[in-house]
Amino acid sequence: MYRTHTCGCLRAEDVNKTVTLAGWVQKVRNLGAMTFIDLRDRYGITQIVVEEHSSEETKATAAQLGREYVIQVIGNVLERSAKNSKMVTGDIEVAATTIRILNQAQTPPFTIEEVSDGGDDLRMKYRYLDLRRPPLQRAMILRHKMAQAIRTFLDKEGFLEIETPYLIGSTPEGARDFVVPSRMNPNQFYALPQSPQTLKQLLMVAGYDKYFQIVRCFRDEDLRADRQPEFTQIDCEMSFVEQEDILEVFERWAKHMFHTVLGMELTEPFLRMTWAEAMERYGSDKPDLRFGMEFSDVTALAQGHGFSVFDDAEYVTGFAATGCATYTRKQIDALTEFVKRPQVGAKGLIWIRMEEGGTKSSIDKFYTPEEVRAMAERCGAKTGDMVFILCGKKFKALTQLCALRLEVAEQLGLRDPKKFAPMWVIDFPMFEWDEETQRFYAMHHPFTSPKLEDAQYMESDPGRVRANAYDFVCNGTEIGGGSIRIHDAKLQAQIFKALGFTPEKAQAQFGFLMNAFKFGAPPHGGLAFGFDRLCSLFGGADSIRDYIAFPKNNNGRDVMLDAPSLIDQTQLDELCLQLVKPAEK
RNA sequence: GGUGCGCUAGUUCAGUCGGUUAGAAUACGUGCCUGUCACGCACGGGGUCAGGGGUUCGAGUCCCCUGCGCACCGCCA
Repeated sequence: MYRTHTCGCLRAEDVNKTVTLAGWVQKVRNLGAMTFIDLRDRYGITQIVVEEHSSEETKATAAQLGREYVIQVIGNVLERSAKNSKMVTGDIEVAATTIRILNQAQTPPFTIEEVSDGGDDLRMKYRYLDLRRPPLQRAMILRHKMAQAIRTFLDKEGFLEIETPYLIGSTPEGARDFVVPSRMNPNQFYALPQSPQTLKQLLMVAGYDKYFQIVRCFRDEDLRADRQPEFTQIDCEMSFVEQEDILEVFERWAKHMFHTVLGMELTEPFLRMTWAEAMERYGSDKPDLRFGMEFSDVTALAQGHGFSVFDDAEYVTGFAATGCATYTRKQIDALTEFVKRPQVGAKGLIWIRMEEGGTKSSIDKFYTPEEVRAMAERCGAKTGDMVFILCGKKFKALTQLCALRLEVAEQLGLRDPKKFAPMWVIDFPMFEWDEETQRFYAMHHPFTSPKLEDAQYMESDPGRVRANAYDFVCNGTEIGGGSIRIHDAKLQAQIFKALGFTPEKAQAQFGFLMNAFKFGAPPHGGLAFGFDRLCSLFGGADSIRDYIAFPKNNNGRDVMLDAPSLIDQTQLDELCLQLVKPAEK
């Protein structure tokens, strides 16, 4: 037996017990006649002591130990003469009678402690060492607990966890696919699923009316702090349901998660906001509702006073930054620079300072003090606030102001990771116009059903058609989304037509689904949550990488495995593949 | 595809206006030390200043190219 206890479990009541521990040497403190060893496993740290009167052999072994040596210690639990209140095991120590080196270790490239001295890149290369650190262990444990909580809830609700294949066919719509060449079918490729969307719909046709899966999905797009090429979805689908049924189940599910994982009781119903409202009030389809600073339309008040910047704009919108009247010229200039950065793209920033005696603004030459005050008050500004106004094309101005709102909130410390503001955004538009390719794309995906009352605009004004689609949003992040699907082959064909598919192309790519719909498809719908994002939300981190055991770096590389990499010529030959120099691409 | 920031000891970083032998902390090694827990003290080893090119009497420092990393925009139905 390698151990009788873990390194985190011994307490004062265990004094006088003879125990065997095994773990990694975190640190050795040699004081001459006596040596202290911090022994670590994933349960904690226990101090081992080697004393003057210990056997010569034990002392000799202790002298050989280095960081991260794997050792086994047999010894007696003692009450410490000098207790350490910072450690849960700080009242005791284990006096070693025998130390056995189970494995030696090279000096690690960074310190494996609560706070490491290593940089991101290095820690990623030696991820298995970084994972020994308590913060990473807490992240892995959180993820495990969440997965358990998900399964417990959905199982109780009657959902079945059914696996779907990873090797499926490619569909060029949407994100780029990762493809896998087929040896047995030369020149043909599988694709890894971007999501099991069509497969779960087929499960509905098959009669499994409540399905879920915690499933890996793959998208060959550029990475971000919250985007990995392979990520995990909590994928759910239900039959014989309307939007309301789905929102009801998954609102209870979300509350269950907050309760079990964070111990938070959310009793109020989640706020619901239409997409149009979210855009006008927050300039985003995923508003951060942890704080106010809502937008107001001041177009009517701003125009017609000879200020051409506003007069020439389609839309003028602003918000009151709470308590920011004290901002200095330098701070305002910095925010102006912020909105003028190419990533935001505004031309300039108008401000109104709400002081005790009156207003002061960057547009005082063009408006009377009453007119300025009217605009500020329309934005809900009070004395002590600073109003920021942007103008331009409606949705451009709104999204630019959204970037500013989040920046100001960040500076004011309002984006508190311990606070949660969950909500539903509903009534998304069905289609999104793409300037580049001059065609409509499905905003959610092409299996989403349109709202019945908007179906009349399908041909004449597709941009006006709303979908039965909804997102679960928390703290400015899209955590999940879904829709009521189309279950009618004819309607599905009509949507493909609106998206510019020829009947032949639609048949070639999605024939399997439309054919299935001819065999008695039930009304159905569902949604999927980003599991990694949910973990980082609950864990209070910005990056999902901390919650993935072996993540990819910014360039989609696994620096630990050094993947992707070249393959043998034999493998290439078997797959009928030929390499091309990058320059010839 | 694009923008910004970064790359100096095992690690995290400093390095002034371009000027002698590139520093600190930590880690590592050796010695001393009986209550440490960020142990302490002393000594020691450790550098392709990311790579290449250029400017200059002289480049870690200035310029150009390439690579790598991080964040973001595009992209992510």
